[in-house]
Amino acid sequence: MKWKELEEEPCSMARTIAVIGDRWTLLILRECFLRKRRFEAFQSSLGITRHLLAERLKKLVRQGILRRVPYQESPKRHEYILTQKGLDLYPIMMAIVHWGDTHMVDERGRPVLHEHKKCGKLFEPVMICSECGEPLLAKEVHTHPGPGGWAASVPPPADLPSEPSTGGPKAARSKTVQPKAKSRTRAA
Amino acid sequence: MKWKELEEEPCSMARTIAVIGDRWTLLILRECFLRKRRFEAFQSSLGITRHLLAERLKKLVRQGILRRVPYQESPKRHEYILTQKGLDLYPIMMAIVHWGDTHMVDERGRPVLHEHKKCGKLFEPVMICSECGEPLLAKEVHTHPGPGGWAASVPPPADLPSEPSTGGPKAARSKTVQPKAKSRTRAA
DNA sequence: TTCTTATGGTTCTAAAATAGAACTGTCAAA
DNA sequence: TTTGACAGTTCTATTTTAGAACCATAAGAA
Repeated sequence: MKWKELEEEPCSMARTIAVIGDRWTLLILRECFLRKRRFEAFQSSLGITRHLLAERLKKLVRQGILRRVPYQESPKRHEYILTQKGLDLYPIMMAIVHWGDTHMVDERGRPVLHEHKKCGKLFEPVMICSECGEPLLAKEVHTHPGPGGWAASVPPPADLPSEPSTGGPKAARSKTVQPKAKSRTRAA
Repeated sequence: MKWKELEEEPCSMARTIAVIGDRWTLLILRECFLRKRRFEAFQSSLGITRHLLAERLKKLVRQGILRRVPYQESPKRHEYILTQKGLDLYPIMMAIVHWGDTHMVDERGRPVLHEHKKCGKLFEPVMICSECGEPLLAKEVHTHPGPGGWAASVPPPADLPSEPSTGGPKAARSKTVQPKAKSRTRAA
């Protein structure tokens, strides 16, 4: 399987991975969400080679995730700004950060805390069902083939591994905050 | 920056990317959530080379994302099963699928639909604030340095690009379903 | 017994991607 | 006239990946 084929697979996950599924691209996007916009800024904060950076930026622009906007004329200079399509990657970024916060922190705790301006509190992102508002669990999701074909996307591990305490990290787990939204039916 | 350094950066995103941030790993995980568990199953459905597959599986086991469990003795055979740490990747997977569903589908529509067993409806995943239950928008999130150090994680693009209709795809956007949970304070 | 198949790898070589460093080009300011 | 900032491009060396063949164990068939 080549990367071009990946983009054409009838699977939303494969297609997304074909676009943002490599380390540098993800890190560049992190910088974008950190409001970095310029070539030099990306290069110096990531330590990516200029060659690769140029290539990745081109790809992100081609894909409509970044826009290349002139910010000065004399020597033509551009900056790279997230489009709406790019901003829509935010849940992916937050999900990645949250997993890292849960499973990859050292004793010192998480590197960054997030505050929700709207409610003023430190929070964790929680993924819920758009229809009933309950938190999504893998085992409670069922997949159906959609109009776009072939069925490979993320479905539920129906017979979920029961995790018989096979010596994984024990401290890391279950720090996840339960959502306490105003008044959704209580999560089980 | 080398990949080993990446794992040590005080950034939950970098650390997560160091573990799952490459194309094959993400695709292998997709298969895991599709309940594939065996070497041959991964290999034949992904078309990954056996060499790389073996390496990636080892890494995922080392990281505690998969467990290698014997399922027969005579010729010793094992299967790879998601641990809780692995199952916790579900929101990342769903976020990736959802972005693909929104931005990477062709005319035929999405390849797979998701049904929430609990409420019986086809849904979309929505990411909300654990504290107030409102959907999370990048611009409404503020970051603070946490105890774990240095501040590089996903914060808000404070001065969000206003997306002045610079010829991106127009059909693709805004298919996102608004959450309609029982009775949270209405999203703006 | 010998052959074939199933499974889960390992070992090669060639091709592709990445790292690292140097170089180009434009303009402004010193 | 030189230096510096910025945004790249070009080059070679190293590392990863692709692709195919090979190895090992055991069951079952001929």
